[in-house]
Amino acid sequence: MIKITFPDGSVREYAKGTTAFQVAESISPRLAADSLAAAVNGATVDLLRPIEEDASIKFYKWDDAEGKHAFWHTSSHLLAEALEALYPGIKFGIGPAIEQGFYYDVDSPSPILESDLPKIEAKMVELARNKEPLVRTEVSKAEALKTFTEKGDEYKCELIRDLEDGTISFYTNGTFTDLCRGPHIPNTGLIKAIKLTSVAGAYWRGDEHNKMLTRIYGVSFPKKSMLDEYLTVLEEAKKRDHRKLGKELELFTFSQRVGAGLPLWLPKGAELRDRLERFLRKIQKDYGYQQVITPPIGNKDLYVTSGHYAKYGKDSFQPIHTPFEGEEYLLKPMNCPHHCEIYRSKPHSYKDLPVRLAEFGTVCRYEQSGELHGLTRVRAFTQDDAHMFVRPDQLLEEFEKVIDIVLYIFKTLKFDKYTAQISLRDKNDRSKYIGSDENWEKAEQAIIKAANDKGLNTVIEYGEAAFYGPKLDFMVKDAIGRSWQLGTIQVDYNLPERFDLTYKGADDKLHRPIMIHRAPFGSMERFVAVLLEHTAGKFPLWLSPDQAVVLPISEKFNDYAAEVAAYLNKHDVRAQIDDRNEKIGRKIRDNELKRIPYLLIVGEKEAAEHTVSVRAQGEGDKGSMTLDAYCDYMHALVQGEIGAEYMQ
RNA sequence: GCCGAUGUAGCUCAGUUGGCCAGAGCAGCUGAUUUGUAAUCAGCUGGUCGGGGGUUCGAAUCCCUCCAUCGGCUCCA
Repeated sequence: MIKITFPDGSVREYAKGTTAFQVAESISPRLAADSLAAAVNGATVDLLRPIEEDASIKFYKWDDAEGKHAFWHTSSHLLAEALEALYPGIKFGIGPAIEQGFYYDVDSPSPILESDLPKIEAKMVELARNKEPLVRTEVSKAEALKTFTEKGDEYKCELIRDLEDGTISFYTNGTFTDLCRGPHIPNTGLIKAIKLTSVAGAYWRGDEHNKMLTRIYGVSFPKKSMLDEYLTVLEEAKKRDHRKLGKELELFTFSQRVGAGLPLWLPKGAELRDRLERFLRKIQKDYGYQQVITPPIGNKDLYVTSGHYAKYGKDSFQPIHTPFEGEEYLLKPMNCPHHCEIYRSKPHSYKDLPVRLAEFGTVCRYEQSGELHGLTRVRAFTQDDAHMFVRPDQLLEEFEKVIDIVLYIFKTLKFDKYTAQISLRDKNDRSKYIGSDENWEKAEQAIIKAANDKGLNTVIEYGEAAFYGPKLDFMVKDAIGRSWQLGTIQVDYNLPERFDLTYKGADDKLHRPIMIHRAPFGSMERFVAVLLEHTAGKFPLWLSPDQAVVLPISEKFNDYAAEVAAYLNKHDVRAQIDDRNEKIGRKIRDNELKRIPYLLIVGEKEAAEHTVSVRAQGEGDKGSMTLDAYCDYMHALVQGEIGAEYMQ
């Protein structure tokens, strides 16, 4: 007999070799039905794995990440089984569970198109009905290789060669056997709803020099209603797509003639962006930043000096040659080298530091054509950039001040859920990085301490640092739960060295400042995109390009409407008039769809009483107000949203 | 850049296997209507069917090529 300990501390005895599933059944049929995998002594295993000795046990259900993972992983085996049945001779790469579903990479003798997905889905459903168990067999490396060599599956053979003998297992569902370490759900019958979402190319092992395989993505659920819910969320995400909203709200556009990835900001978009810039500029002024302006191009030597050319030269727009002087210029791919030269333009004393140089600097990077995406990935964009030149003893404090700015911005724009990622060096490969070990160590410790001091919820990623220094990136969750990377703060020991930046210390000797790069928004383009998707186009009042539209009931009241609009604009409420010859219902509908925060309806009554009838976006009629009362109301709202200190 | 898909009016989309002058709704313009909280009615304008080349008596439709967009991969200073 063996003793099994449950999460509540209770202990029961079972025969040796009892499976986790049988243990669950002994507790309740319900538990057995809901469980997808189990943790035995902390290791996630199949429910069908026999337990051979005393152990603690915990059951994973759908709501546990481990449960979902086993479910989707099993779904990818089901997908593979269906594919093998439909496409004889197909070869398999890998088929893991991912954050939202699963995929399988395959090398198919005949192409698999998006239009084939329903057929594959139907086959999966058919196979799932057989309730095939996932049967585990442990095999030797030689056996494993033999099996897949006979099958002609070179990708699996390659994977097996990298595995250690004695750790290899197969899983079989129906006619399909896969190299797999598990864990899986007990049988495919638990998979009740399947949706194959897309087919795409993917390099074998993620290396662009390898063959490109076909990747089939899907999601699956234990209940049909969950799939419906998932599809509803997808619909919602589609509605919020910043590319669609940007077009509908006339914020920005692209032109094939101007070029791919080169956004054109329309008047309303420019207004919005300008407001964001003014907001940040004001905060930065409070924190002692100085605005600078640098040109859109720079001599290639500048970037050779900075080291960027060696590393990113081929990802820049290629050098512009001047035929007479024989010089080469680059479209500015980053602002830092320019700011270094500004720092160098005069000698500095330790008393001057920190020097904080800020610029909304437009940079150009030649992103691969396939990478371009709306406003989130473009070839010309404006960084809300700043560089701080600090003494070593100021590094920590300065870093923490930047975190304060970022958090203030998140709070103001209602990004309530965020985490921070600390990116450090790859411990095993230090050749990728510039700078001394000692300096890196100091910078990494400073970032970790600053993040802790500010109580950030952080994860540490090794190998994700920039080549010149470690960094702290902020990830926010938007209103429908998707994660976006926004602000970034980076320590740099490299550029001060390369540009030979110095300051005179109290000891009358020259010292090297440390540089901090930071961009709380990341870039204006990306930030506006994220803000659009976060708010679904319903911007906070202070950012909204139009805060109110005056709607006359009929043309008779156009004059009064114009008077109202003029009054509001004079009192800092941004108002337009909709004096089209349309019925009031029509005007309301059109302006609601444009996400105008307030609609002010004026007719005979309002003109006589000198009032407006206020209708709030998405809320409906709020009754009538005098013009002064409405202005006061708007000012109070706006002040509450951004804090009175940052009102213009 | 790579794999796959797509590109028809300002926008959203129809246009069977190649065959009269390429269609609709919305937007725009003109007129009627003078409107009270999410679409008033009528008429009109608007397209080198992404660009270029080819096949054909004939191409939005078939082929080649370039461009752009979409879903991924790789990349992201």
